[in-house]
Parts: sequence; structure tokens; C-alpha cells
Amino acid sequence: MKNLEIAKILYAMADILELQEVQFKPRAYRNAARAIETLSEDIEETYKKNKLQEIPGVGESIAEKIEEYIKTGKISAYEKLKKEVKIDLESLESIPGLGPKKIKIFYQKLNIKNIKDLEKAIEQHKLQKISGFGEETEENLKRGIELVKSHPKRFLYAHALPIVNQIKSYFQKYSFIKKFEVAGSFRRGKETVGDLDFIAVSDQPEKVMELFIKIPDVKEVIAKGSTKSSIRLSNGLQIDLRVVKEEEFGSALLYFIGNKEHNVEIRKLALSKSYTLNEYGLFNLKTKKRIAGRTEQEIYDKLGLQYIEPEMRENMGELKLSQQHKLPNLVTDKDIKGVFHNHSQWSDGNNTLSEMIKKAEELKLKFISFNDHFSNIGIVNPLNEKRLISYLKEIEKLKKKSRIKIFTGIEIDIQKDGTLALSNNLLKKLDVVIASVHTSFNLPEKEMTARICHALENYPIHILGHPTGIVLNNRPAYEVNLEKVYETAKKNNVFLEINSLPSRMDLNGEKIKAAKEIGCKFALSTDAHNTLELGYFSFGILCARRGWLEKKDILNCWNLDKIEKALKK
DNA sequence: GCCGTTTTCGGCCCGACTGTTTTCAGTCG
Repeated sequence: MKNLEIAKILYAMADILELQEVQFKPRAYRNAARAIETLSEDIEETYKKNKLQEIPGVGESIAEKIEEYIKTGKISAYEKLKKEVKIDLESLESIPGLGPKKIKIFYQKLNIKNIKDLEKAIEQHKLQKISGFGEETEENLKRGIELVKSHPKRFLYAHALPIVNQIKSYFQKYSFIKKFEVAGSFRRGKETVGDLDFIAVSDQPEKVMELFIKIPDVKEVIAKGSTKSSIRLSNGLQIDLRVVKEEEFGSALLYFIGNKEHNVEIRKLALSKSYTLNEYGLFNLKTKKRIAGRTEQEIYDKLGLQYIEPEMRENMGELKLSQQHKLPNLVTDKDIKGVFHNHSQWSDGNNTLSEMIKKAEELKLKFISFNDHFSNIGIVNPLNEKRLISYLKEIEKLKKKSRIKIFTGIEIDIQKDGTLALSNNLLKKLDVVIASVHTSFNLPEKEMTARICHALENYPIHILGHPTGIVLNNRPAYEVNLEKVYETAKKNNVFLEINSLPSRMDLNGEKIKAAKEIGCKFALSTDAHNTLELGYFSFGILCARRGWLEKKDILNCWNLDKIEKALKK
């Protein structure tokens, strides 16, 4: 798949054009890049079908450039732009407080091309000598560089969750704060968040701001105004807070939940209906009179839209469905009857089988599936054929005592050549076979795709475990043609895993949506290695909701009879 | 460069805060 490569080039072109102060084109390139980045189909296929211009944001000119890339591996317009601008824009733009305009000035005056040059210039206090720049700009950029170097760009959702809860309870105890809510990518349930956004309703915004910059663990106050402030915690996480009036709360939520592209589209829609929308409300364009703003629902209603769940607000076609009142009825935590893919002390888990069962009962689950490792990787204390027999015997015993349904199973490695280390006869004796890639992550795309598809086609596999192999902030996804994997999974009745571990969230929402469009079904896994993680299925639900899934798409939501039937191979 | 429920030409979302210099451009979300 060349989708990401092409998107990256278009983004880079947008950055350069912006630097050259070309009007409007940067946005056109970014729109196209984003659409290509999230395209479920291999763009070469789209090209072969002569449908490039059906991608939103792609017109004649960009289509030609994509064609050129597919044919030659290059886009000459990009090569030309690169020659004109020899600046490492990507890394410079990642520094907070530094945008295209300042980068341009630094380049023209001081020949700064990258972060290293910038650091040197700051050290020698050269920036201050440029008119319009002072000591503080230098200091801020210095801190920005340190930040970029020292902290991961994004925080895991699950790591942000306790911080969100602490901040909420910190503010909710004050009577002059009427409402306090989290927005931003956290509210949209993204698997990682870059920062946290909060909205408060209060008649005394200054007082809220004073409280905010003094919350425990603040390392730095980035900005402080009368209604909007930003701080950074000592762990590097940035937190923004905006205070609004009661009648503005809905429009403020809408704005701060985002995402940005969704906001742009919804504002354009407002304009087309002779309204204007900002964070303070929906207004009549001519009279400037307020039409709505107190709740999100009110605004959606006035725009003729069905309420859109935050997890869907990614400008991926949700607005169109909302206009037609045809949005999916998203799955919720309550719809989950049980969880797949759990480990115990039989392999690399921390708890015994019975401790895990007890916890599942406490969580009011109706079933649990045990899938300890079957592998030749020593570090996970894997099952082998001999130990598997004892494992199954113990589960049989526990089944008799348990109040909930227990599925037997294993998580087995898909070996480098696409084979599994257990015969089909033995595999068929298990209720749930999960097959995953745990070794040789660096295969070329073709080999990796063939490896996974071979396993799916030749073994009685129920679930493909963590299909991309990504470990967030740690290991990239392996190179694989996901579209082919999805198609093969569908053809062979293999459920795609939604792995709920906070560091995996694999498949994520975007990929789930693409797989759903191909017709795949999904199984929700906890991949729990202890009793605590057994409760983490809500993280997987976030992915499912971001992937537009309904109850019917997820095995875990079906009746037990239907689940058992679906697991017959 | 893209796009169309007024449009195939003329638009392209909107506002707060900072740092610098005295009225605003740049950045960010």
C-alpha cells in the first residue's frame, strides 16, 4: 500500500506551499492527504479503477500527481518544491510556538534549516537580534525543543484516564463551577491523546483560571487569559481549560470535542444554512441573533442533524449519514457479554484460572475465554502439546464450579512461514483458537501478508490476534496489506480481534471501519494478563465505537448459543 | 487546488492568547 507514502508527500507539499505563502493550496493538499491516509482501499487499486478523483479532496491535478507516484515512485512537483526549500519543516514545525512564518524568517535571516541550527542560534542569542523577536521567544523555543526531545508525542488513553478523573473531581467540588467536562481527542476515545481539553461553566471565570494554574503537579503555565488557559504537568502532558457561560456550553463542547475537520465541515454546513457557528453558539448570519448553544443536541437539531457520538466525529462521512438520520447505533460497554483472549499463570499471566474466573463473575460477564500462549518463545512460558492436555483438564474441572461459561483455547503463533505448530485435529478440539504474529516483525509487506493469509486459509482459526502488531509509542505496526488480510479473514470466517490492552488498541477505530466496509466481523479481546486487565474491555469498546460498530458486528454481543454456533469450525 | 441545495467562478471556519510593539501578526486548537 502506497497510501501513507503519498499522504506524507502531500502533507509535506502543503507545508512547503504554506511557507511560500501560497494561498489555499496548502489546505487543498492537506484535505487530499487526510482522505488518502484514511482510505481503506489500496490507492493503486483506486487508480486502476480510474476512481482517484472520487476520493474527496482529490481533483484533476492531485490525481495526476498520485498517478505519477504510482508509475515512477516520485512526484516531480514535490521534488521541485524540495529544491526550492531546503528546510527540515517536519521537525521544526513540531516545536510548540513555531509555525511557517517564523521558520521562514529564521531561514532568511539566519539560514536556520533544522532543529540543530535553531538550537545553535538560540545559544548565541541570535534570534533576539531580529526585529519582532525578543528574549521570551528565545526562551520559549528553547523549552519547546527540550519538550520535543524529552517526551513522547502522545499519551496512552488509559494513562490519561486517571488524570482526567482527578482533574474532574478536583473542580467538581467547587459550587461556583456549574459544569466541568472533558473534550478533545480523549472524549473522542482516541487510543492516544496529545493533550487534554476541559470546559467549565462558571460565572467567575477568573477564579476558575486561578484554580486551574494551581492544580497539583503543574510544571509550567503556557498561557493564562481571562477565559482560556493552558498548563503543562510535570509528566509533559498539556492541559487546556476554557470557561464559558451556561448558554454556550453545548457549542463549546462541540467545538472542543472536534475533531478539527469535523468542526470545519459542520461550520460550513451552518454557513450554507445562513447561520454562523463558533464556540459561543449558533447564530443567524445576518441578525447575529443566537439560535442555539446550550446543548449539543440543540445545535444538531437546528442544523437538521442527528446527534453524532463523539467517537464518530472524525469527518469520515458521519455528517452525511447524520443529515440522512442514518447513523449506526453504536455498541456500548453494556452490550458485551464476555471477553476473549485471557492469559493465566499457565503461560505469562499473573493470576490463576480460578482468580480470573472469579473476577469475570464480579464484572457480571457471562463468559470468559482462556487463551494462554502456545508457542516456542520461551519467555512467555508457553503451553506445549503435553501441557495443553493438563491445561484443558484443569479448565474442565473449573467449568463444573463456575457460574459463567468458560471457553477453552490458546493463542498460537503464526510462524514465519505462515504455519501453526499444532495439527488441525488438535486445534479443532479447542473452543477458541486465536492466531497472532509474535516473531519476525520485519518481513517485507508481501511476505507478511502471505504469512498471515496462509494461516487464515489453512487452519481452523477463530480470531486473528492484534492484526497490525502495533505497540503504541513503542513498536510500529508491521508492513502488511491489511485489505487483503481483511478479505481473507472474511472469506474464511475469521473474526478480527479488537485488542483492548491500552498499549495495543489493535485494530484501532479507523482500521475497524475499513474492515467493516469490507464485511468483516470482530471479536473483542482483553488480552488480560491479570485480573485488573480483565476490566479493560471498555478500551476496546472505544475502538469499536470509533469504527462505527454495532452489536451485530461484534461476536461478544451475540447470544451465547449464537456465539457457540459461530465458533464451530 | 478543490468544489457546488444560490455557484463551473469565486469562495475557502473562527476566536483566544502571546510577544512584540503601540495595533497586530503568528500560533494554536
